[in-house]
Amino acid sequence: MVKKGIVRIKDIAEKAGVSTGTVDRVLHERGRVAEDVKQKVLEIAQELNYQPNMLARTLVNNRVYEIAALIPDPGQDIYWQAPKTGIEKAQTELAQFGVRVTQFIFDPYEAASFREKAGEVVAMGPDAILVAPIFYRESLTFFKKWKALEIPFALFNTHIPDYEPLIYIGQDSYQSGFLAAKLLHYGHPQGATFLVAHIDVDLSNSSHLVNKEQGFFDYFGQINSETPYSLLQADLHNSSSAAFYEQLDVLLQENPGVKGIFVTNSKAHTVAHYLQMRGITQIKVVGYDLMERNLHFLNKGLIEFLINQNPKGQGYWGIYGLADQLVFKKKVSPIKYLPLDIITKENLHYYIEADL
Amino acid sequence: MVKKGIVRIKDIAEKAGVSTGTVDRVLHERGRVAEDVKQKVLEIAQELNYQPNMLARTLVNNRVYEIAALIPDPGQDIYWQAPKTGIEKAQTELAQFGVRVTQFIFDPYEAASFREKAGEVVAMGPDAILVAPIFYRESLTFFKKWKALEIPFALFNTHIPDYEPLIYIGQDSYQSGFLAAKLLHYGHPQGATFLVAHIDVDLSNSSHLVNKEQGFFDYFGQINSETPYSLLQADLHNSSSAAFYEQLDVLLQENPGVKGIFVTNSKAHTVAHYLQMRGITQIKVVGYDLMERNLHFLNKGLIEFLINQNPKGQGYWGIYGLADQLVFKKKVSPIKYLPLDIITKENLHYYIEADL
DNA sequence: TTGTAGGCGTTATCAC
DNA sequence: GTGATAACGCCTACAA
Repeated sequence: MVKKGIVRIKDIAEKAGVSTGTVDRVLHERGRVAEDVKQKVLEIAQELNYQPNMLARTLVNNRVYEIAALIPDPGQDIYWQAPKTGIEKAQTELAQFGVRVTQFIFDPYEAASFREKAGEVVAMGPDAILVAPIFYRESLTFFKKWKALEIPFALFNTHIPDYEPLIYIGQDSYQSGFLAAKLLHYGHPQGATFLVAHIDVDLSNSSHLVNKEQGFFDYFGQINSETPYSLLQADLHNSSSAAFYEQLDVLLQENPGVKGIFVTNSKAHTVAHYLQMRGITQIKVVGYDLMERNLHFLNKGLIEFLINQNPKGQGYWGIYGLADQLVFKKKVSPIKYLPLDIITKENLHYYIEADL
Repeated sequence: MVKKGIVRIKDIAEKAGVSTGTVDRVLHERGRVAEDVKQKVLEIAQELNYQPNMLARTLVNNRVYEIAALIPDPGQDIYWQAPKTGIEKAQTELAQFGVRVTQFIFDPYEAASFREKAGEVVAMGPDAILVAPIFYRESLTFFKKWKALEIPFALFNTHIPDYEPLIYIGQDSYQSGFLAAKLLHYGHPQGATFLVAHIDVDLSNSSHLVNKEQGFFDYFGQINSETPYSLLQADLHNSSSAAFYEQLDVLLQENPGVKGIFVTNSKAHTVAHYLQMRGITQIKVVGYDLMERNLHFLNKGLIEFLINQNPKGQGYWGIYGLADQLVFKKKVSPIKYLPLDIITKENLHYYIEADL
């Protein structure tokens, strides 16, 4: 009550004529308190507007919380470096609160690898799990297990609402496709042909890419335009440059009206590279993610816009959300949609500098 | 060294064969320590990678820090509600760390009001000051005073580098104008006339608006386009709708090629309203800030893009930056440029939902 | 059912 | 110069 005007447990205790231990038991509902005392304490706490001091609470609680991070190997696909960095940033900040993060790295191109590492996670028995569930079918199996074991888990990058994850951190895929469509449309108000390109993916096991495509198509379904827009879809593979070029050559030859390409993952740079090689300048590219190779072509003007998924932030907030739950006992909202940041050459700088 | 693997002062003390008091004196450079002991302690701290526990530090230090927030009245211009909200959010979060924020609200249209409130701030003698220095000349006077009194101050919204503020939080005005130009250019690759509109401002005392205009002009200076772009500038006043409409009528009549309007502050809605009344649809509007009236026209398609200045975040980070300095003794970087968020109807949702 | 003592990591104050 | 010790607010034992 005195300095700072902060109400402490001790203040409540004094006013109620009991000890701090009793107040603590009431506040934490640990039982073993006479009913009338309990009511009195609660009343006074209310009246004094008691707010627990999180600093003191965290300081005294020296439990160690083990969090398992089940994430794809950045060595296989550099995109995954960013979430990994975000996870490690959160890890550093939270170390003094007793949060320990163990990484389990799987091959993003091998479902078997995912199964194996997810098995290791179960064997370890962590207090919570953060996972990028990029394999839909395989993920479901493990979600079921974790649910049975009552291990809370958070998802990032890909949302799979089955089995109710504690948190999802990432973007609304559908809406991001919708946005990409708007950006291409705005640059070509007079009608055009646009291509949706999936590159190096198993579409049947990647629901979020399908959602992006759906959003893209739906955008053009809902505009009322005098002029016509036609839309194409293609599933491309970049294993060899030559074959990749040929696929695009054929596509563009058969559809000379293509004015824009929407790449549904972080591989926009492959298309940009193709356009550069072929000397094509009138096709606008919209893609995802601020990776080195994409930025190169963004700055050269061969990619027009990138939608930032804030992958570093996804990892960071994923760990942080779990810690909020475990350590700080905060209630966390089950979905944290990160903004669909529109990045172009002129505002890029502030996003790569950003802390998260 | 034991549990949690966290290094404490006590661990350093044991390893160095001294007491915690001595280690503390070394770490805080309070002197009264033998040179050889000092070196040894520093060495060990380095080796063990000692990180002070901010919780314990803050807990023990129960000082109250008074921060004065000198901000414009949201009642006069609703734009200022957002920073105010951000300030209050930071205030709530930081209350338990002994941070107290007192607001001093001035009339954004009356320099005299600013002087008066700034005087009250000085009289109060706070530990730090957060200010939106929208009046250039008047601000300088007070910066000088605060500097003499050694009161650290942070700026937001408008950057005035004279007298070295501790922090500036806000955007790069020049670059935001540059970005606005890009957005209009992208929508009209075939050449057009664009108008830069300043609405209801005293341009001579608002350097950041001049910077925006400069960025806009410079963008078109650096593109190499076959087709010509012509640029206009206008200083408009919205005190009466009729007069405002007439100014625009004349402008657009004299310049029938106008295809886009860049409004340099949060008043884009006034232009959108005009366009709606006149039934003009082929002019694209780019403006600033996610205010209710702007959002209305963004959703109707009468404003194409808004650049978000994240005003809530400016207030929030402003207070937080000062607290980092005062309470947590962190070193803070003198400039925190917030990203130039590009907002359009399709990604708006995630920005208004955002926490800050 | 209740009260008390000790400790979390850091800092400030004393006595030596 | 140095080391012990008492706080800060909370929680967990254990004692009563």
